[in-house]
Amino acid sequence: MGRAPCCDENGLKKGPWTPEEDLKLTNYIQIHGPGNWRSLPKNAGLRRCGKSCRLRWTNYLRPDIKRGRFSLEEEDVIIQLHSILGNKWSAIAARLPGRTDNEIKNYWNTHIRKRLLRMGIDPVTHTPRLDLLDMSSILRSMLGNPSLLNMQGLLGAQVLMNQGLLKLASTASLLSTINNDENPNLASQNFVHSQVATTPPSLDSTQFQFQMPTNQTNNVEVEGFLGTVTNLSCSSSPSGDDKINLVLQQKNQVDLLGNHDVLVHSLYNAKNQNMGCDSVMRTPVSSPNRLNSSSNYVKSGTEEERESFCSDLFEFEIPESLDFADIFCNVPYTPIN
DNA sequence: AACGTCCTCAACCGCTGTAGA
DNA sequence: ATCTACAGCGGTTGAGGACGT
Repeated sequence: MGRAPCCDENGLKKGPWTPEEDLKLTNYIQIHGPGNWRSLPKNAGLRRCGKSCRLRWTNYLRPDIKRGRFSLEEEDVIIQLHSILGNKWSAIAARLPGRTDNEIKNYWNTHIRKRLLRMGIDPVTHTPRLDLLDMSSILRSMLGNPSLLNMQGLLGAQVLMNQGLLKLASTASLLSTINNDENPNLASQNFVHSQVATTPPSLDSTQFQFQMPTNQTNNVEVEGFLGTVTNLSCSSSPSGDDKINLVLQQKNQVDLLGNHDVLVHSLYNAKNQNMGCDSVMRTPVSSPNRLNSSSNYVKSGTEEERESFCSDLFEFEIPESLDFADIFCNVPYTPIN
């Protein structure tokens, strides 16, 4: 006998709940408590299926539900937990008192996901999008100072490394380029070192796993990045709960999105210091509210400001004279040993 | 004011996991 | 071991409000 759909009975109402229905449901649950959803609507005098009643209660009528906009704090937690748990909305909701999985899911899909996309961050992997970032950084590195980046090594590494590391490497190379183009004394290179090196190994070990033979681990030749590669590849892999706890504990120190934001911050500072990356960034500098001075995060007063800044960041121009075929087709592949 | 488009979010749908018979 | 009922989960939908023309 197959399972009968819970809502196919005649006369059962669907759609938005009326205040009267809410009242009936609330009154019934206050007296009898939640549960036994199958029989609840009949006993409560509701022409709804049990599933609809349960959803209405858990997502809307429950007294401990917190309504209203998500705070920045909550938003941070959602992003960090999502980077670990993925679309496990109920698990995320369990760590956000007063918020329902449905609410978090909606907020993710309508706000956070879009913002991450505009920032050039893949909302699934929580890493910079290769299609937006890597090309700009690689090209910039090559155009600005071809000797800076060992392209042959990088292309060789691309075969061996997963995308996440390559993205970080390209980001590092971009910063190195900015740094070396006009002001080699500034500390962006070290900054990248410290930021990557201090990334908690707990965040998501899968993002940093190499697919390379063990004897090649130390030979990713991206200037300013070499030293930290080994650290990441050797990181331990805590259990899921340990990861969550670690991330929450370290929330105010360094987090995954924070790293992206810090990178953005660094790029923004570099821009303000006339470090010669105009073709990479056309970020307007007039807004006094671009960065919160007390935070590493690019979290200015309004969502719009945050989004516009981050979307501007990845605008770049490709010189017409650049011949992609020449660059990418004539580089012989040599495995790194 | 009227219309069209976009955005938000409550609610639904379909599936999975699990307990109990 | 199998079947059934039920709760819960994640994905999707669509009504209605906001906004732009």
